[in-house]
Amino acid sequence: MKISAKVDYALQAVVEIAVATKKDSLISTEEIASRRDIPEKFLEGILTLLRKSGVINSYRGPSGGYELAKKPQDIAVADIIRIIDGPLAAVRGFAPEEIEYAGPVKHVADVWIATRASLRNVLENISIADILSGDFDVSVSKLLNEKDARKRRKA
Amino acid sequence: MKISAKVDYALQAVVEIAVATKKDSLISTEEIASRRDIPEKFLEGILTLLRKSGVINSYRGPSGGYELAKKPQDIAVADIIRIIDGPLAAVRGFAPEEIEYAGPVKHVADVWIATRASLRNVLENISIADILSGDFDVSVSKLLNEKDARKRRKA
DNA sequence: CTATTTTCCTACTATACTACTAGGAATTAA
DNA sequence: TTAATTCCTAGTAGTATAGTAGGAAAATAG
Repeated sequence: MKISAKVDYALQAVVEIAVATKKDSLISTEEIASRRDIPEKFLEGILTLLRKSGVINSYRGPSGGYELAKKPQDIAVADIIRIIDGPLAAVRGFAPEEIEYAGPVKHVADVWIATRASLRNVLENISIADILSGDFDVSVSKLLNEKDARKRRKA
Repeated sequence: MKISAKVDYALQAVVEIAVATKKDSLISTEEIASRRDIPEKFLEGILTLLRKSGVINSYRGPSGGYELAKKPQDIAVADIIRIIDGPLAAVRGFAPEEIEYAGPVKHVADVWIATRASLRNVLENISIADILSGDFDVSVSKLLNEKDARKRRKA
């Protein structure tokens, strides 16, 4: 269950682009890369994916750069993850319901279904606007306020 | 956010072992492998990890095999994932709170914290006993009964 | 005591993925 | 025309995933 560097970078990049767009300006790859300490050429590839999926628009030439193609409240974290990394939760590369669990292990399917549902509830419910404001949906705030939410679990 | 073959196999194996233990008998690697269609030698490595972590006991020789070392209700899915794959949610290999998100991206940290909290809520709350009975905690049942929980999301 | 069945242990392999890097072509603005 | 930008193709090193192979150690049944 790892969150890749690519997804983390993508999310940070989209937030930086959102900030620029709010000021009616464009932001370049180099600017994002240096602000967020992301390898520039690596970031380039990420921005290409976001553009091809219609999350951002791009303009070339001097004073070119990127802007958001949608309203910040209409871009969910889940969207970005799916664009960059594919499905939110895949078991051995398959969707949970595609695997056959026969006999006593039948309900193992439910474990992965519930896992996916839970990820959806969080990630579909956080938008770029929420990240900008820090003002999250109640369901998300509840998670953040849980005891030890910000602590690593003992092995 | 992929669930590895290893974790999926491990969970299935533990369930099969739980079934055997309930009948006061041992089950061999070969038996599990053939029942659940898991490569035998690959499964061997998985069972070694589970044994070293104290989830199962092993006995050698003819009529040897594995049994659960704990009660099924005391083994959570989260435990198995941590044994096999490491932390439930790691961002670029780090725990969410270890990464510095400065300036406007500050709240990106909260996204990953909430993601981890949400995974914990599901995976700490499903035990092997629950998988055997199919009778899950209310919080988990709620997730399973959500609309489209068993359907893939459109890209 | 021997044959057999099992776990246990070390090592190896092929493939894919992750996280990058390099070089230059196309576009646009000053 | 120059410089700044995105766009496009093609790499590469390292790590992780999903296995395989071969045999040693232990236990049981005969």
